[in-house]
Amino acid sequence: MTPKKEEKRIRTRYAPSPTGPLHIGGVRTALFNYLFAKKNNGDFILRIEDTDKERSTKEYEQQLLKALEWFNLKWDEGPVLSDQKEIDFGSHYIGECAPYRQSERGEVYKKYLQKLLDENNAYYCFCTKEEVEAQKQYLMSIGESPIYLGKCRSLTKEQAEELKKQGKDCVIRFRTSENIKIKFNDLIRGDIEINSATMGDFVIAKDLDTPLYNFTCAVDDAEMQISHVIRGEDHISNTPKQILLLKALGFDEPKYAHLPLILNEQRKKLSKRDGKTSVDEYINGGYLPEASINFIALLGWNPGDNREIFSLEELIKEFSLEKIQKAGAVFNIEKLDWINGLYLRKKSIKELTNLCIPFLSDFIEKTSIETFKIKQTGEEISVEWLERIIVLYQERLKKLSEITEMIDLFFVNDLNYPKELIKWKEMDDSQIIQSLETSLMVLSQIEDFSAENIQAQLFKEAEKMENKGNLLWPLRVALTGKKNSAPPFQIAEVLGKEKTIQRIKKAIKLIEHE
RNA sequence: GGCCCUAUCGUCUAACGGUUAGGACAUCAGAUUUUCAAUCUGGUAAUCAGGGUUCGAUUCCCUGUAGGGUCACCA
Repeated sequence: MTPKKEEKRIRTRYAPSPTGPLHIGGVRTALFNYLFAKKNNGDFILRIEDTDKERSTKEYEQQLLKALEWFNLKWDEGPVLSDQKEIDFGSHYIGECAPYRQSERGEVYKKYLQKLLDENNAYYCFCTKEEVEAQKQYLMSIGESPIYLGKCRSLTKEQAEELKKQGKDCVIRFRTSENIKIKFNDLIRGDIEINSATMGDFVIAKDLDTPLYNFTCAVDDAEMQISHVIRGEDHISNTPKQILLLKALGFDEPKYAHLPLILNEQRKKLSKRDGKTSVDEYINGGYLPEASINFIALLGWNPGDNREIFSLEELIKEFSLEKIQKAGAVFNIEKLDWINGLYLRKKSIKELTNLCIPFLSDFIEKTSIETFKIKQTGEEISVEWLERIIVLYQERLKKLSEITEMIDLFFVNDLNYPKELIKWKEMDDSQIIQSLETSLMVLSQIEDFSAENIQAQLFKEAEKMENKGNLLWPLRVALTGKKNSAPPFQIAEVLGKEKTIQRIKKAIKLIEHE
């Protein structure tokens, strides 16, 4: 029996730093890592890169994990999200490479940092920030790569110890070999080659207890046995540094895939401060997670044919790195609105109603599992009644948040609308009053107050007129106070006979008193 | 400025040397409708420029141009 050589297990990671609200670019990076891992029966790891203690917060971390959860991107390893949807900030993790917060991995980094120092691959540098900055400015001014020139690289260990004893500030730099070519094969872009001369000796830690990004990232990718590093294009320039670090530490390098950036309207990299694209906007704005995921997947990836609508499962099935775009993609919300509307229309009315309820909190409050109270009128209403309203607006909805102003008319005592709105085309006041009186007469006589019957009865009258709108438009406005709405018959049915008549009378008064 | 990456309709993209350069969103027009939406039909709209290679370039190569990224004791 010859042991089959096992393919290396696919392991991807999303490694955000909790220093701001999660934005769309981060979600896409997470999504592609997730899809690639799942497609290959691999593991998707979530690692929190919170080495910057000043800028990282627990709040952002919590927000981040909750957002991933909302998008249904489940990680196989990483911090635990308990049933209460609260993050466990103790030392509870799933996975064998715990801890998954860099702030808790100090010992690991210290060990490797010491190794680099011992083997002379890293050294203490006592240059001041100002010195280094001035040097860079000078190099740039003469058209060269702004790098650290290596003033302290030949300091002996004894000299370094002596300076440290004197209390001089220092950092730890990696000793980059001069003038070597660092090559790597990017799964999306092909071969990329960078000369070490353009990098210089970069800082890897402030001190043994305070390692910095490139170092921690390289160490963790190795320690956590990440097979594929899939991240934004803005990390291309970090890649050769991390490769050098990995080599010096004796690790194999993972495969790299650098995603094109998601751009804002100005064609610039989406920034964490760009509030319009933060994930909160999605949740609060009434976008569905599955619609958002569908949309985000299409930003820089396509299935190779004309299909555009995909569930997460379908995306896993179809996903491949080869179909990823090389150029950046402008984030354009109109298409998301379209996709979201599509998903909204596919929802069952029960689901849709549940999704809408949070957006109606100004008007109604829950009184039991199945009932609500209208705040303004004090009336008790049932979920079924809400469903009857919402179904009228299902195909008009692009985002859940729009429901609020579409159906407020059902929850208020008085409608506020300008008199002019009632006027249909060339009608004058007396014609409007006549129109409304006709509606009033017809509706008062109706016993069976169903939309079908209301429509049938009203149409009998409407057809006598030169234009149905002469009857129906003033009625619509009287009932809704809006120029756009569901058909007035349906509105009347849900409103009920009494309120319907009341509203028509009010409209007549409005015209008369002007 | 150095280094790196990129370049097809307004936007997201398809066409792995040969197509009337396809689709979707948006937009415009029409149908339907009392309005809006939804739906259906149709239209406008793109290969950054210049050189090569080739019988033939959106596609390969070079140069230019434009855009982006990065050059932190941030990640």
